[in-house]
Amino acid sequence: MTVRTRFAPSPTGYLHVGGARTALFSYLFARRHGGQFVLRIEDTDLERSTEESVNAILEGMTWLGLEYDEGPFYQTQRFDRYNQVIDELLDKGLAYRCDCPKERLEKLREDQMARKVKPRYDGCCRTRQVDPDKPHVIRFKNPADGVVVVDDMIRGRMPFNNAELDDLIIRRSDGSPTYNLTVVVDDADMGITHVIRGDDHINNTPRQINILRALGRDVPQYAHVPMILGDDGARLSKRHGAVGVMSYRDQGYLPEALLNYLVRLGWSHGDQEIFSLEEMVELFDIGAVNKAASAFNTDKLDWLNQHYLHHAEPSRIARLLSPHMGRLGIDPSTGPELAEVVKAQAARAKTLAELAEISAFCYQDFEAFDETSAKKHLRPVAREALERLRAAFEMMAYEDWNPDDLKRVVERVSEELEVKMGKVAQPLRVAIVGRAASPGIEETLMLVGKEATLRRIDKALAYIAERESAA
RNA sequence: GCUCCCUUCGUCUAGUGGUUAGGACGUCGGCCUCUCACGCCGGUAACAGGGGUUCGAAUCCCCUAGGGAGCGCCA
Repeated sequence: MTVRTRFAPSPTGYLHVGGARTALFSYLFARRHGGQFVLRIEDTDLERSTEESVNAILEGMTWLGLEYDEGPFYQTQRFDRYNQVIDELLDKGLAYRCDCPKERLEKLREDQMARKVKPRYDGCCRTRQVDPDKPHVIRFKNPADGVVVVDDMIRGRMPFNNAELDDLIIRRSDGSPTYNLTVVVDDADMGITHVIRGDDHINNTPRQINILRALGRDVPQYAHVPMILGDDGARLSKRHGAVGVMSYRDQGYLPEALLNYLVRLGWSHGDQEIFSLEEMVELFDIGAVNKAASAFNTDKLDWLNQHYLHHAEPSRIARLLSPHMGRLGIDPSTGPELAEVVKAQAARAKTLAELAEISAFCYQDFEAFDETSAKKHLRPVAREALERLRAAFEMMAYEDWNPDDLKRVVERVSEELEVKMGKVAQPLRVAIVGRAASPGIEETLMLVGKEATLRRIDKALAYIAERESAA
């Protein structure tokens, strides 16, 4: 039997990290076992489902690179099938019509709460003959006694007493099918062998198994993965900032970093932290997934993102960096090759956005010197060094503007002045970058270029002169 | 309220009866060094609590506490 898994989001918002991880686990499980991964859009809630959400989910899946073999299937296109199944259940006496008014249900619920018992439908209409032409819903006739066992790949055996379960509605009064019916029909029809989903569905599972049995269909294997919490340990929500997968892209995270972060949330393989998608496919084991919820930790995501930024192909990072440069009003074609900038800077940034910020100096003059850096390095004692550097740089031909020669110039000046490299390189760095942090001084000079270097040294010299006269 | 699920450093986790309870992020200290990063080395820090079972429990059982989910004509 070929393994078939599915990811079945409801399009009522963007693809959030919790959903993305569930999708990843489903994807990995299918790939691991040489099976197929299906995408199904559960859009039966006509009120809340939107096309934008569908697109956002599709976009998120594509960005993450979670390719599905079939779908997207839309439940709204399968209403005939659901109705066929419901009618079948009705004919076989496994479901029944119910016209209990809302008021009665509410009162029932209140009474039960008052009596401290679990609120549930009392099966009032099971034995009544409800007029099919009057408004009504269809309820599934859940077995009254016995035990349903959910054998979960992550949690093990979870027995539920049927007595705890009530007769749930499978068709609304407007004729539309409900969730618990549609998942079951779809999973069965689509040949889903392993249902991997959030653990908020645990309580639905026994009911779904009962429907499956009533239908005479195979019960899939289940795996309920724990939730993802926010940094503060509370349930992930809008107030935790970015929860939508696409907002991570916008902030400059790499999909492989997010995927790597997500796979380690709840799952591990010994002490290994870095996993390529290929390795995940090879090593993933759904049975090894943790049972407890885990908190989303942006610091660790940042670390992974920096790692991937650092080790990825510079040309690819350059391509991804380009729009972030654009946001800063920079056209990368007006300066050094972006890939060269990436090579020099990638280890220094946690995100593409940060990479763009710290690289802006390669393309445009900065507004002002960073105050602390200037105070520390652009002092009168540095004037001599900057003047010598300027003179030396000015004399260099454009063809000689290379790392080795540039480094030699800086070294020579420090030797002439009999001071340490730092006394020369730091003022120079602040002069041409605007602040005290940048790649190696010769690399930095390469990126800035001769013209801007001279221009900015002049600016630094003017700054020092101003300080001197003010003193 | 009822049913179900969960509980190892701040965070992600390893651990399946015998370990100095390991790794990673963060944090702190150091090395490297022209700066910042990267990298490397080292420190800090955990078995929720209480009972059992056992020669021996993070590991097995029970209780308590805490957290979460579900109890919809939402999915």
